[in-house]
Amino acid sequence: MALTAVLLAAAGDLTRRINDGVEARGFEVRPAHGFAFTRLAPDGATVTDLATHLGMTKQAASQLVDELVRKGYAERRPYPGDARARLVVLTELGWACTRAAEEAAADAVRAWVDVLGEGEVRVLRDRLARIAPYGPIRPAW
Amino acid sequence: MALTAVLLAAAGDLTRRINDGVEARGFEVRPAHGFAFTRLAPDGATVTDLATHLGMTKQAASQLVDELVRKGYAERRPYPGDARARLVVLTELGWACTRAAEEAAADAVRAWVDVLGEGEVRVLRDRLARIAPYGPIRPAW
DNA sequence: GCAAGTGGTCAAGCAGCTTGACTATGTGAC
DNA sequence: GTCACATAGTCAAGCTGCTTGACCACTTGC
Repeated sequence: MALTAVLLAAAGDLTRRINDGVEARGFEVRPAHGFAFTRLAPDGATVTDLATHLGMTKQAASQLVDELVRKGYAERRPYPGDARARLVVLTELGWACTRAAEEAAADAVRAWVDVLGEGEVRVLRDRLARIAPYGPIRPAW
Repeated sequence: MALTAVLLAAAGDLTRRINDGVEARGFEVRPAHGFAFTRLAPDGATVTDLATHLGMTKQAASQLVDELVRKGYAERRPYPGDARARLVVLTELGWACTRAAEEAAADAVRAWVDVLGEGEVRVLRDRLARIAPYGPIRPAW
């Protein structure tokens, strides 16, 4: 199996595992939401920030925020110092979902550690970090 | 940056590079088509095979085949021994597109070799192969 | 203080997928 | 044989998540 094939297979499997794990913990989200959460998590973000991060139009990002708000994961707040903008921040439920995603991701990594051992996994992480782009993480196909 | 994040970033980047490379060589395809091509490449496949491989309904797979046929990448042939089924095979243009994708993938791997060195890349491939699932490669989010 | 730029939303359209219904062909029990 | 059932594929309608285009509110720079 070629390098590119195993990389895509591993990434696809990881995405599925995380998504399944989050759903199993009782949250209704799509994988694309996960990428949004990683941007919202620290201190919130504007819709335009989110759109750039996800590589989509700001209209699409706005719709995605609508959905997150409707499901109770995020809320819109006024942006201090700019009355045009709004700061989208995670709610407590949103944070809970983020933690669930981190747990699911940790489960997946644990499965790899069982196969490769901790040292190998650390080496894997290091190698991947050196070939991965610096930019935003976004859905790619 | 976490292991999961760099893996997803690397996979996303790879997908984009391959797709860009294929388009730069004059083919009009979407990443999802690439996964179809990998299934059609050896000896062709039925629509149902393709649907299973891509993790979608056979109706969707049939529509995808329609598009590939319309663009000249594939064609439907009778399936020997079963008049219900049809064998979808790549045309010469489809094979050319497959070769273009392989070239683009090779370019991406070459970039990694420049950073990590050939030995490290081989090790990376080996580690990933041990954690990647055996099943079909398919779009995952 | 006005023109241009930016943040955000509304509206309409489209692409790619879904579910449901259907035809044609193959399979197996009797 | 034949008749019920399973399977390959398509047609049709609908939904979802994205797009483009238009617009308003606010900010910025001259």
